[in-house]
Amino acid sequence: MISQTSEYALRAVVCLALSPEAPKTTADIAKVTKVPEYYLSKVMLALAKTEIVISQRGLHGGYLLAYEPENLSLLDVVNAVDPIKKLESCPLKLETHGTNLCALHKRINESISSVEEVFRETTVKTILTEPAKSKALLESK
Amino acid sequence: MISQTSEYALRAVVCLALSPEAPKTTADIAKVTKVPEYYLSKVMLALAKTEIVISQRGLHGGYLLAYEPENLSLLDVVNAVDPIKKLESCPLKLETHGTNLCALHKRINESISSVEEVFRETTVKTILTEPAKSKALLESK
DNA sequence: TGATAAAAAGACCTTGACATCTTTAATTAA
DNA sequence: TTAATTAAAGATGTCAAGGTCTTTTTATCA
Repeated sequence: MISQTSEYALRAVVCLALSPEAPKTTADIAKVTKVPEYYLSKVMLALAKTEIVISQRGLHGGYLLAYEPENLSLLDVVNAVDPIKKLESCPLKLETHGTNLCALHKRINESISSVEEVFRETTVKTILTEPAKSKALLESK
Repeated sequence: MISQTSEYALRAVVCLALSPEAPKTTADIAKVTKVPEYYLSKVMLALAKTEIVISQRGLHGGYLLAYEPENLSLLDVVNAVDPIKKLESCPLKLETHGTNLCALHKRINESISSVEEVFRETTVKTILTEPAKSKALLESK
């Protein structure tokens, strides 16, 4: 439904939000999030390019979150690495449909919108503070 | 979001529902739905195995819908070819999470549920009868 | 019963997502 | 100013989804 890459990006962002004091390296993040380290570096690159995170090379470098957790939605993160896009026109390219979607494609769009909505409504802060039986990324509740 | 294969299956089922009198061949369906014919045969096989459609070999054979359109939801179709599955346990395999999902994975599950919901609520009949600016699979509204 | 038509089965091929590794550029600090 | 550390860049590998084609089996009908 949501791509593996998006899930990885969400984990990484939550990881950065957990300890905002100092930059975290790819290796640090990979360890906490259990994302394959080399692949994570690609994901972090995408997050840096879209300015969700700030990157710093060299000794004591790493990544910092570019936003306060309450100002960053999960949708922002997902869209940075794997944009959610709705159907804009008939996938069958039917002449008379064009931008007027039929009932089937409207429903498909609705399903996409509903996903978008869940992620739009949720901020990174929510993930950190929402009471739950377990804490995001952390062992031992 | 939803797989290409699922979309193809939905188109095929709608196509069958449009003219329920006689069986339709893969070639017939492919023409109307604009799904690659050879690939469609795989999709139809899955729909036949899950008894969404009834297949008939030989001359004048083809596929028939096994349900009345009002008794078949889009979710039934999607689940037949590419089942929607929620997270059952922590993808990070954190010991203390187990089946108690954290806020992040709960949200991801919510998004999956919301997609499920849209497809569960919609029947094939709805697609056929819902007023819209264009008719599913048909040129000329 | 032979010819034809159709799905089923299964052998490939292609492409993109995911993943790994190496090399280069930037930064820091001794 | 050199060594160490880190992200960026980019080359390469793997695998599953999507796609194509051929052969086999089942059914119909003349």
